[in-house]
Amino acid sequence: MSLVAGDPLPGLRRLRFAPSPTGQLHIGNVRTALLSYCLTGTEGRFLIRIEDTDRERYIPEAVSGYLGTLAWLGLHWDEGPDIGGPCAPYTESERLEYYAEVASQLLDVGAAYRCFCSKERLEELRAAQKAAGQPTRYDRRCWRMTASEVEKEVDQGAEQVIRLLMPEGKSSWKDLVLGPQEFQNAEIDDQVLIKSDGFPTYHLAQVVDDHMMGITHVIRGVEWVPSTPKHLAVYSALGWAPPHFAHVPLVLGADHKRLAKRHGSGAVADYRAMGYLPEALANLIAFLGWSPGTEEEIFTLSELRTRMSFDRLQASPAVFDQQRLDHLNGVWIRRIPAADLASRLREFLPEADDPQLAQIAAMVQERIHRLDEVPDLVRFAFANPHPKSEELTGKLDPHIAQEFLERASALLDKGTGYLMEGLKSAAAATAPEDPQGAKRHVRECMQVVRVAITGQRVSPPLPESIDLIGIDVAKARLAEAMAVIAASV
RNA sequence: GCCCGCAUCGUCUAGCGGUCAGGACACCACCCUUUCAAGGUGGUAACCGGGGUUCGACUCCCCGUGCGGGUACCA
Repeated sequence: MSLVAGDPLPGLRRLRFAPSPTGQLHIGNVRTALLSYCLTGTEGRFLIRIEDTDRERYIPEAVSGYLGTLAWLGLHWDEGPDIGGPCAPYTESERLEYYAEVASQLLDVGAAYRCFCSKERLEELRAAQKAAGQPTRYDRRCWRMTASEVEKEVDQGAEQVIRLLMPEGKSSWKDLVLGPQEFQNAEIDDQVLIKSDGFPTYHLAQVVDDHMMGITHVIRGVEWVPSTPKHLAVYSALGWAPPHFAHVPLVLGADHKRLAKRHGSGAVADYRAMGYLPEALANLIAFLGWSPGTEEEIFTLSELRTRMSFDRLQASPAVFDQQRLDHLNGVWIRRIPAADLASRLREFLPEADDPQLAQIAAMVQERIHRLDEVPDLVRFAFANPHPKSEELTGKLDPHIAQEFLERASALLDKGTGYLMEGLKSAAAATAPEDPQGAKRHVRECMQVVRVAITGQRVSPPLPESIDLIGIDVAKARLAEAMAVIAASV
């Protein structure tokens, strides 16, 4: 086995997204993934790695869900657990031997030590330190054990972990987002690298894998800033060159708290179900902490990939605004071809056939913000609405409504082409003198027909709606409406 | 408690010593209009506070405040 850095394409950027399969991909995760994907650029390689080293929180089904979400967003990867690649395997639980090997190297050079302390002792230690107002850190008791004492413990099969011996001095790096960072190593705990179950912690696995996979830039959330010195210590002890680090700020909810489940649906899969387009979501997420520096605001993923750069990444946290997402989604719905919209509508309208989908797409494209608005908007096409008399007439005199419906039915004999003009002049003929009243009267008349046809006061335009259900059905609905009104007079 | 970071309209942001502090979402008004949208025009709305540095600070420095992150055999 070799621990040489995998760098199959020297000089090119290699970025990774390395989620932990513990649930569902949330906006925050996906933001990191999107930034990594975009900052990989068109020349580099983007890879996915599964960090499944926490066996207690591990959810096996999560992996395929993650990959599905990433693919839906269009974040295509060049190497990953499903497609393999030169640095396979891309799942950490399958790379245990590497971590064990590195851990023993660290032990050999004295950069790490075995620790046999029980969890109870560690808890007591922490509690005491906290009570004394001290930072909570491991007291290195096991580090002071002699070789023979350690040997004895090992021989007895005592439960052990391997801890990093945090070196003296300072750790510093030039963060691509936050700028120069410096920490006093004395303030940093001796991190556990190998847990008692033999699995590595993130801190070891991540360093080993990023090195072996030739990762050039690590993009992660700011919650990792305080542990970066630990990672730097491991790189240094092994004589490995660390990658560039870019710590991006958290995504916040409307209450300015870290975006989480309590904000409703933070899971990306839920946004898909609500009828948001991946284009819109990616567009919005990209602007959380980044902007092109111009007044452009609509970008495709591939445009983002060519335009995005580290130096325009912002260090301040951003609030995820669903109203803005609604707007952007409307923009994107209007931007894609109607045929494309039709096929995306399919999962929201399983009862519609392809020709219907095409008609529906054309008539809703300009008026929706989310795909899930469509079923309500076109419900009339799949079920007879049977509106009640008062819903039909509204504020209109029933006799006038009646007459108007009759007129509409007659006009339909000639198709829907001249329907609106005919209706308008018919309505105008019975309108009162004053201009305001006339306007209202015409509107009310039109509404009678709309309700008769669709059962709704808000619907897509009438001619298209009628074309969707067919003239015969429309005429039947008009006849029914007239009968309903007649019965109630 | 200790360590670290952040701070421009309600929100996303532009700004990188001299601007009427720009754009977008949302909101309001008007126009267009068969409803709802879309579109058009206009409007309300911001540099957290205090000290410096400077001829001049939203921009640079310090302090305060607020918000956030970390402080695990979780990532």
